[in-house]
Amino acid sequence: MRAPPVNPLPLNASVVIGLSAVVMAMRGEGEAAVLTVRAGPLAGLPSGSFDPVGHRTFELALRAFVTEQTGFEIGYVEQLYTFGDKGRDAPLADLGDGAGADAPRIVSVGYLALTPVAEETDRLAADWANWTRFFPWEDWRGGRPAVLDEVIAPALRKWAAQLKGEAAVEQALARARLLFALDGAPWNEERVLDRYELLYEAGLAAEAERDRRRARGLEAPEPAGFHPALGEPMVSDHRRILATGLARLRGKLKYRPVVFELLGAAFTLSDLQRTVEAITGAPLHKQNFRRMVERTGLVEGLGRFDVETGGRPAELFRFRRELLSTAPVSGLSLPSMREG
Amino acid sequence: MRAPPVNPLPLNASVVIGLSAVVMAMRGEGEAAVLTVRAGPLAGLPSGSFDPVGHRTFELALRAFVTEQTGFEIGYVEQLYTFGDKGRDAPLADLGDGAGADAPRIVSVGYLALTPVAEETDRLAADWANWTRFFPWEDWRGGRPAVLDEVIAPALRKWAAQLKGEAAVEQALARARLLFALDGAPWNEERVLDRYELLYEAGLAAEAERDRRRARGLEAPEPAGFHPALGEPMVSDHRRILATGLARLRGKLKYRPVVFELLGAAFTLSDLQRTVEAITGAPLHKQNFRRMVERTGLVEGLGRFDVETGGRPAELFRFRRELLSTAPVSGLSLPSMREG
DNA sequence: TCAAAAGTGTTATCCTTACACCCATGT
DNA sequence: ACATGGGTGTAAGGATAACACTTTTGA
Repeated sequence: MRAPPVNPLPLNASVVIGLSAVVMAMRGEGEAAVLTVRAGPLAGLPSGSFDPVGHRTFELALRAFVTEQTGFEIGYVEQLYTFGDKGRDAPLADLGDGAGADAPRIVSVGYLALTPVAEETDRLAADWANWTRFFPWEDWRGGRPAVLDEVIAPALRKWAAQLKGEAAVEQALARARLLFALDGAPWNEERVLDRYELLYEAGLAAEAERDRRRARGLEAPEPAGFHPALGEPMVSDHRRILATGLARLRGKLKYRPVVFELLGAAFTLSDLQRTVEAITGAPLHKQNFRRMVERTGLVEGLGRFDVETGGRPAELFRFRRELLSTAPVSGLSLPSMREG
Repeated sequence: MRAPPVNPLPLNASVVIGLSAVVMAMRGEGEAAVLTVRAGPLAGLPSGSFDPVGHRTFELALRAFVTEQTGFEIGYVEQLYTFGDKGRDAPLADLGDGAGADAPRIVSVGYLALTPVAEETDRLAADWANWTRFFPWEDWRGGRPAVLDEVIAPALRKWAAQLKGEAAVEQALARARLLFALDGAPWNEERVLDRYELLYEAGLAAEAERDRRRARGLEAPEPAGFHPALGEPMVSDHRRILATGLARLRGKLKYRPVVFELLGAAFTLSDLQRTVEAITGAPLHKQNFRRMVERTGLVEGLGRFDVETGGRPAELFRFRRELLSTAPVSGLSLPSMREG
């Protein structure tokens, strides 16, 4: 009795593991930027393929890729998700075209990395890009984005209407309402991936058309033009990985003290608040935010002050990193706001 | 300018993707069981290797493996984590020995599946096993488990003491205290994986010795004997995947209504509470639990009663599944308890 | 009648949200 | 003086955790 009876090994078919990193950092006042590498007309994430002989772990391989391609050393890293579905694995140019029958199957493992402050890089092909370029509808800091009602809602309704079957239409509309906060539904900032996937399914993400053509074996260059309200497309499935990273980060903020990985050794409470706002895309209530930070006990005043603020000098704080190995720590519960 | 400059494809080396499922269901009164397949002396999870040509998605492949090996159709499924580190990928017997230089590199993708009620199966090799067999220290329903202080704490302290370097010793002790709630530290039920990994690192998980021997190219049968306080070992890295699944489920309970995937169409509030307790391994305060469930509005009384309770008949409830597509829903915040 | 399990009422305490207000700096 | 951003006080409302208590069944 020798189970499990694993099915025969597919020795002739090959699998390639693609590793990609969403590297986040703050740039300037309240801008969260992601590290990108230029690939032809589009941006992509730092990435590479795992070498089953040379690489000991995924994480070590990934760190090497990021440093090679961008010149940065990353600190905090966590795995996001492994995508294995056919048709979305649009391979990079170097790997040959996906249409061929003996082309390797590409499995894509995404990672999230956080580093304090986005320094400029000397690599010509590497650059920091505000994530709002890729997901304009995710930024509610200036109130509900107009693109939601002006572009996305009508386009989704049109797509839903042409589906076959009453039930399918209703289900699609319900999904759109829930995810994109239409008809008074509340916004859930964590569902970044679900929103992007709905747009992809509806053919509103520029990558969808490219993948459809490639699946049919047609010539399909990376999309060049795109509707700005629907965000800038990325190489391969990198925008999906970026969406996964942003979603994870937005969720994790609330139960683990990860924001501090994006801040330097000393920061003001406003810096902290701007960072959280840049990630969640939502404005926070200043006074209550400060009280909440105080209650957590995660930060400690340094008695030094930042005079560059334009108003009253702000006290500088530091993250009490020693708590991580001493006590169980949760993140920042976010005081919401009805009015600006 | 054609970046990213992905490093050369390792065409001669091969990668095999192993898919494994942690299938959870309730059995009897307050017992959460995981679906296992017997593999020699040890239990393993239903699993198989992904066929890059034949399988369209990971999830479809996984569902097929579970049905083939156990006869069950699973419903709710979510991906857990992808493990790629060398040395932990102890291959199954069928796949040849891992010591050979040209053996395929095994990457392990874990999944979590939930089904209502664990029916018996007719497959000889498939069986339901209470998860407490594998992680006895995770069950606090009867109070703090004695094994923690009697076996685990001394063993971890002994291991820590022989590490080289004052700092390493202190760090190991701090980790042990935090994870296993020693010296008055609070218990965090979600850190199932971290606890198992610490035990593995300290050589206290039976799988550790097996993997060390295999890494040295030695003969290493699956462990047969083991210390009951340290849990029953599993085939390959399956206990690590099970730990990941339990951790994910314990966390997810609190922010998504997933418990109901483990319950039938009609259940009493006590059934619901026993299910949550069986997963989290912690006793809950009855009255406050009921109030909390009521507040969420996730369930609806059916006006029917269960007379089999042994006391006053309990009202039957159903999960208002329709909420999932109508409104944003969160899970059950768990009212803790100091005293039994 | 009693044990067992279901289910209700009440209260102190803490957290959340919101409001109004004062403080220290540069121009 | 006043604009700008930093920082405090206070109070209503809701959630949490704990207490004691009543109700309905089977043995």
